[in-house]
Amino acid sequence: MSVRRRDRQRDDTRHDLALAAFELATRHGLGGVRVPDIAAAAGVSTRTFNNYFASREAAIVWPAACHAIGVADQFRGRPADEPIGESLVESVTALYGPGAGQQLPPDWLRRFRALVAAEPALHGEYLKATAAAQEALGDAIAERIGGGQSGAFRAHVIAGMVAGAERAAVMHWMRHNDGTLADAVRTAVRQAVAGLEGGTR
Amino acid sequence: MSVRRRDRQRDDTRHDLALAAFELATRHGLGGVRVPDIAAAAGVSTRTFNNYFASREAAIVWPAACHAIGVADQFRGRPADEPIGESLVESVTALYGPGAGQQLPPDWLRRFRALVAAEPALHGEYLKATAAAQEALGDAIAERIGGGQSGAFRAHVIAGMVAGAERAAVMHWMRHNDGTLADAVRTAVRQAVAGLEGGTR
DNA sequence: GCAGCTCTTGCGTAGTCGGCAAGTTAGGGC
DNA sequence: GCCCTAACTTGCCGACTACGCAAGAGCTGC
Repeated sequence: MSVRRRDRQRDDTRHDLALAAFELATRHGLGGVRVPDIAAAAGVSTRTFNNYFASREAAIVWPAACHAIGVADQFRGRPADEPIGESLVESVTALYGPGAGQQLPPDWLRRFRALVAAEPALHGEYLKATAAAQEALGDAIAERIGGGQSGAFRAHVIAGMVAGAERAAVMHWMRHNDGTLADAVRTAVRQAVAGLEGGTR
Repeated sequence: MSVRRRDRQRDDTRHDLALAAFELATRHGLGGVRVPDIAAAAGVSTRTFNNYFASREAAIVWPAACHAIGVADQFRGRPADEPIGESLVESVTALYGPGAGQQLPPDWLRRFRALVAAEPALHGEYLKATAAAQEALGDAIAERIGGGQSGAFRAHVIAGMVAGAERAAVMHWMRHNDGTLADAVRTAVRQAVAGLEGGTR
């Protein structure tokens, strides 16, 4: 417990900065927020902000990046004998269900999506976050199916398919707000994994 | 001929800037290149550079963005009665074959990939380019399969799967340089479309 | 309590982005 | 052929950002 105290404070600071950046951006638009504003809202100096994040965009997206990385963990937590497609569907949709964002404000996910949709300057950072998550998921799948380098290749392609389908679902949902996001994602991922049911090799 | 002259000069300038940015970045690393260097190499002022591109990164990635958008065009050029999976495989791999980069230097694609792999600061811009291409491909697929809004949803999910698989193949190829990039991409896209052969609905 | 961290902060610098207003050039109407 | 208009380029300028550096503050472990 002793070693962690410092780390926890560090994480708290990062968390505060990220949330402050997000709140300010939703309120005033990304262009209406300056780094000093964010730093002040989190109670640190601008220099400290830059110690944690390279840009406003990175700060805003950071919680989403952490969130997205969770897919791989979810997948590793599924039973190993479950069909891989089902594992993937459940792993992805778990992040869109209630209670997925633990220490984040309620309704954060929805507001975050809206912000990203409204601010093209966030797209790049957001895509980087999802790409990292896809990479992690690919590794997790590779662990499950094995098969050396060619297995890893297959695994990462599957991860790419799933991530791509998820992205498409989110984009579609952001445009036409019909139904819940979780349902759209579930449908999309089901469609993506339809071709590999049964044959993991 | 009259209306276009101006536009052509404009395009030439943009092209020169993009290529200069790319060459300088490969030579000195992204961090070793300043905007004035690029502008000077293209024979314009720094202010003009900023009229064309919002950042060095955007300039470097711009040819790749144009290139990637071509997938949708390729797809539209395929016979309408061809199985959709086959159309997709051919559309994507066509961009990796010889002669794909018309007015770009030979070996550009390979060097571009290497640069992006080496410079994380380019990832965001690059992903934005591929996302735009994915969007365009989704629209093209939607035109083919029809089916109103739910058809469009399916179409964009398919585009996401294909784009994700392609991305995974490129990443894999960048790490372990085995075989040709075109082959890796072909294999990956084949895998992605395996589940939807025959059933476009 | 003390020695050694790490984190924070202020300062200074180099560089980027974009508005604005002049100067320049191409294209079209007559 | 001539001029007018619109588009493009450019220099100047200010606001902002990113980051190196060094001093200071607060934990942590002994």
